[in-house]
Amino acid sequence: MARSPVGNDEGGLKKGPWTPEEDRKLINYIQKHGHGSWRALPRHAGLNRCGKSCRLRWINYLRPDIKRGKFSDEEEQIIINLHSVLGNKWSAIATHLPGRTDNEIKNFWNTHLRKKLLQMGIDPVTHRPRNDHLNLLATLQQLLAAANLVSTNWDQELAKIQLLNYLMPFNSPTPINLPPTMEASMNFLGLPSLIRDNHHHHQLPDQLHLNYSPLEGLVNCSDPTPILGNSMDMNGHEVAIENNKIDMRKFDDSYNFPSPNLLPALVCASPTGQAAAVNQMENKIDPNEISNSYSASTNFNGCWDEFVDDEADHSDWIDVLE
DNA sequence: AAACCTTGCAACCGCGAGTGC
DNA sequence: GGCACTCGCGGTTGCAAGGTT
Repeated sequence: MARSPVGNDEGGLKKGPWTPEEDRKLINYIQKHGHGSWRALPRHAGLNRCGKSCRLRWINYLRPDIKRGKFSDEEEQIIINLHSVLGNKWSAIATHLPGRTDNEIKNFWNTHLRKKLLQMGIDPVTHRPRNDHLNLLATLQQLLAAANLVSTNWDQELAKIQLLNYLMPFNSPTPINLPPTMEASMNFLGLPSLIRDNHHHHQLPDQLHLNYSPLEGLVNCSDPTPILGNSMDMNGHEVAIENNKIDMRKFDDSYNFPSPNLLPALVCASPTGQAAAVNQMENKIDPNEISNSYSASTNFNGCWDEFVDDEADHSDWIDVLE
């Protein structure tokens, strides 16, 4: 899997994939003399390549300490964590992963991790829950997945009300009111209550502990500041965050639930919530896929279909989704 | 089974930083 | 300070392989 030979450039230097013979020459030369000046290396090594190409080949492929093969879960987590702090500083990230090259990490990010985060409803640039139409879909899945998470007697109509309420702000003149406080809302949804300790902290229930920070969803999506200690909540209040505990003292009745900010973090809590209705183009939405994943992973089959069938009432936002 | 589409990734390109004269 | 040169980084390309229609 490589570029096809492009032929010689105007300087007569070869481009394209390296042959085994070229690799052998490069390895032999560097093992004997070190790379020294990359510019001078190809001439000394008998290679009809530019120094840049030699350097790239050595660093990304021929170096003896290169670790090939799939990235482990641990490596994956390290990359995600470092990327949230460093951004696209691939070489800096690579220094924390012995044997991995910046190019390899960059490719892995672009082909796997980026998509994975998108599917989780997380913006791969800011590492925060996405707050756009696409994220809405992830949120829809979360509502369903969250329901599945706790549902022994989950009421389908209630689920649909929640679903509708989340969607309605797009165009509904009469949104359904939700319980005013987050805690009450969780009760309303049948989710386990937050555990309050004697310091007025609330601990997220075990069911909602995630691989990805569950606290991400409780802060302002528009604030790009990484979460390091205190952060702002959705209403602009400072929220103290410490060891997965949230200081709830500043939460007030203006909190609504479900919130577009909270829900994305729930995606990965569900073992079935990973299937996303998001394709590679990021902006195309396939309602059939949504329907299928709902049917497969939730206990309210047909919810979407029923919803779509009732198009007369919801045509505007169905258009938005489609 | 052929055509088309998607995915994975090696390699290229352009640019900026660093260095020496 | 200005210039030339080298190196390293990040973004992008383009093709083979695999998957889907």
